[in-house]
Amino acid sequence: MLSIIFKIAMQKTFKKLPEKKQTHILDTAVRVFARKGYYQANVAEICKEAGISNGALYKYFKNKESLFLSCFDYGVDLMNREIFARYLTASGTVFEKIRDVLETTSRFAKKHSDVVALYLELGSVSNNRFADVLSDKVEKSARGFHVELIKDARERGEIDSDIDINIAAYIIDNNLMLLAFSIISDHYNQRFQTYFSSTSRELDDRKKIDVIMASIGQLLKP
Amino acid sequence: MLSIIFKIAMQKTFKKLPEKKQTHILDTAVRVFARKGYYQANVAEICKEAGISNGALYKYFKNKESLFLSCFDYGVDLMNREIFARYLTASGTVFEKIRDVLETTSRFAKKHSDVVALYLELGSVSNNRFADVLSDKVEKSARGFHVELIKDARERGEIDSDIDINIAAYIIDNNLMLLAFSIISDHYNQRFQTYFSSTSRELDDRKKIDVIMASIGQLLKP
Amino acid sequence: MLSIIFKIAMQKTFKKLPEKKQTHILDTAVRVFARKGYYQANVAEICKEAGISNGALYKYFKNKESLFLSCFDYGVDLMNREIFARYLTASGTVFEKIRDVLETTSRFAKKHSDVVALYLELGSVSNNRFADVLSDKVEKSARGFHVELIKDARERGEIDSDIDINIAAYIIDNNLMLLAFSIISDHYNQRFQTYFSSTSRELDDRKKIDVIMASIGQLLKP
Amino acid sequence: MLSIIFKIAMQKTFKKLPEKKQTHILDTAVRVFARKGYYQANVAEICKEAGISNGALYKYFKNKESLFLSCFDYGVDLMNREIFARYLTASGTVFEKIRDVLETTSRFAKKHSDVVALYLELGSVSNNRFADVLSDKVEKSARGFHVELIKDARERGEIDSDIDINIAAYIIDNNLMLLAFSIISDHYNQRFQTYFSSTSRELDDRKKIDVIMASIGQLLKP
DNA sequence: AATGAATGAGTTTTCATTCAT
DNA sequence: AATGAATGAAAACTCATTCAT
Repeated sequence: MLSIIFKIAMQKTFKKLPEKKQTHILDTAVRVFARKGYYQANVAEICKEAGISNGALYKYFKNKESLFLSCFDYGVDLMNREIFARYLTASGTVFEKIRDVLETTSRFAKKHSDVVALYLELGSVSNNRFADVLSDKVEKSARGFHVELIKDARERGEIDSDIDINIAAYIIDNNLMLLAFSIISDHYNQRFQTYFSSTSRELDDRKKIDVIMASIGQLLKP
Repeated sequence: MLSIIFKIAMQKTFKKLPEKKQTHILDTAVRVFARKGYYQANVAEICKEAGISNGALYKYFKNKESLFLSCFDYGVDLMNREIFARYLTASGTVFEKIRDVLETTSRFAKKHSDVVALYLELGSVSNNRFADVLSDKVEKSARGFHVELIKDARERGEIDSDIDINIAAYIIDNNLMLLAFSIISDHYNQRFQTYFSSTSRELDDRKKIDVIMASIGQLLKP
Repeated sequence: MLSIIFKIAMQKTFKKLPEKKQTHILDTAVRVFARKGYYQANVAEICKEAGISNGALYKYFKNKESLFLSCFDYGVDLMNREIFARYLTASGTVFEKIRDVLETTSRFAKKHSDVVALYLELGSVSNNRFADVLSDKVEKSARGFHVELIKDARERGEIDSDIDINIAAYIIDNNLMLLAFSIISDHYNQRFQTYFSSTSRELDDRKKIDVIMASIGQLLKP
Repeated sequence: MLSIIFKIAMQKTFKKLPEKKQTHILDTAVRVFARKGYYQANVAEICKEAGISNGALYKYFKNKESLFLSCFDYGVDLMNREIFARYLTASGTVFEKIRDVLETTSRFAKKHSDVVALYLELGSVSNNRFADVLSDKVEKSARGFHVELIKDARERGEIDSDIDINIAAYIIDNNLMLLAFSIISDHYNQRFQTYFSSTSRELDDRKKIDVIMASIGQLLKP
């Protein structure tokens, strides 16, 4: 189901398109925005790659900003569907579930690096203007999932019963986020390497997850 | 002492300027880059705000990129001087020291929001080209300080002796970074609020630090 | 038919324009390039004189260089059509034919002084970068015509049968070229005057051609 | 002895400099002008290469144009000294003398390619403004030498007595000029190759001279 | 509904020349 | 006399958006 922002940002004409064409256009736009950043992304390039005319795009979206908002919204829906859905299906202890979600995140960040890049882009000060509309939606959704997980685990006695649920949720989310960032951004990857690749060998995603699990374990273990 | 990048990125003519003028130009540039992001920042605007001619800027720096590198480097030096210097002077237990550094970070992020914004900017995918030159420098320096702190605390038995030093250092740095981000970026602030402001009241910096200390305490306590 | 370079240098959008508009734009550009030389010619000025926007020009041609290449190519096609076509239609002895071509060249250089100026421009060392693409095309075409003429004349016994065909062709071309240059370039005109205007009276084109014919006659006569 | 233009174009301050410094500055400027053409040549670059300050140059010469005029004049004096001086010393038949001058020209064009490039530059339409002052001087001087040679040869019966002296002189000069051009300009070299290098092998300077001598022989032989 | 050509303000960078020291 | 920093007007090129067809 499409969210409110999404509905506002795009024009009726867009919603009338065959869903396949809608998805194709959004995928393309997400890709270009991710690769170049909001300001460097070129509307004409998006149109060309999407196989539509410049004029058409401006029938579908009010302007570049609307298109970006729609892309973002589209990406967040995807993230929710692909990552947090694991919380509902994953089985085992809380640690096994977290590892599962981390692995899913890692796969997602590889497959949909563009979506993650968009999310990363949102944090920059020059995009403060977007935060008001977008951040809340993303974070509330994620928080809900984490909190549920922790509560459940605490009831089952898998984790320290003194732990503050919000803190635990926040820490898990931080790790999820920084893992995803480290997969798509050279800077966040470098940062990871600086702390953990003692030799010159590159830390692969598996190792990153091990490190994260160790730190979460340290935190939550009873 | 100015770092290597700094020396390379700026021209001799710049280094010959009175230090006050140098600082003024860099401050201005940092501010504009922070406000607009690298690509959106306008060289002419920087010149105007700094009170120098366009031509002059290009005598001081090879091009926009060099100016940016210099700004970044300038900012990192400032951060190191103002934040990490606290590690050397702060006294008390490891927890008191960390709180001190967090408070310093908070003050720094308010006073030099532009510098932090620049650092945040560095993480975005569209700035991957800068990561190679810049990330290493920043992170290695920070890591050094954290590691020293942890080692010292472990020797004194203030923290769990089983703890992995790198993990501890990484977690402290994450918290420092996200605290600073939450002060300058609407998105990262929102994210903090989502997790911790149960009511509609805004979480102030003091509360943010309390939360962070709680999570670090949980992690390190013996 | 448009030549290869021409096709490469201009964009599809240009070729779709009404032929009249194409010609108008190229004529204008040729004129400005001729007047100012490649580097001194101003893209904005060309646009203004041609009555199109700056943006439009960059839709038609990749950049200034492409525009120049197209202009050059356009000029060469014109030269071939207007000058060398005479070889095919002109009748009489070889000398009559050559005089005819010289006269045509003279008229062409007056009417299309810009095209000749472009050709002259090509020789300068600062335009060496263009020589590789352009020179071959122009010269091969001209040489073909000259050689055909000489061969034909030799068969008919109009000229010395010992004469080297390439030398004869080269000399004819030199004279054609220097005649054209002398019409558009103050320097090459002055040069002509220095050698032939005994009095202070200016040598007119007719006299220049007489002089050239005398020297060619001396060379080819059996 | 310095010519009139030279004296006008340069300031008194320049003439007071040690001759070695004067020569050094002019050599440098000639080199840069030759490499880049008048408009692309960069005054600051000339100063840097010459080891003088920007300010100094503007004490020595009124402006860029004055500097160029002085360079040109300096170059022509060099050409006269090095090339036409051979007419006075060379011995043998007229053909031997001409070959000697061609060889000298070839060597000169290699050693002082910059001077020749300047001369070539003078012909372009965009430099018409210079022709008035400069062309006359160069051509008159050269013509004098050629005419003397022909007259002498005619008296000795080495060449056809019917030949027009001016035509002969002009043709010799054309060949000299085009040989020099073909050595420094890709376009004029290509032109030579088109006519004479039947195979893909490049025509070397020796061969070029042979070709020229053949054509001159054809023309002058009794 | 869809197209895609056209716009023109805005961007980075260069450079001849001046002038305070 | 000499320096070299400073100027600021160009210049090439880009791009979000519009609009006639």
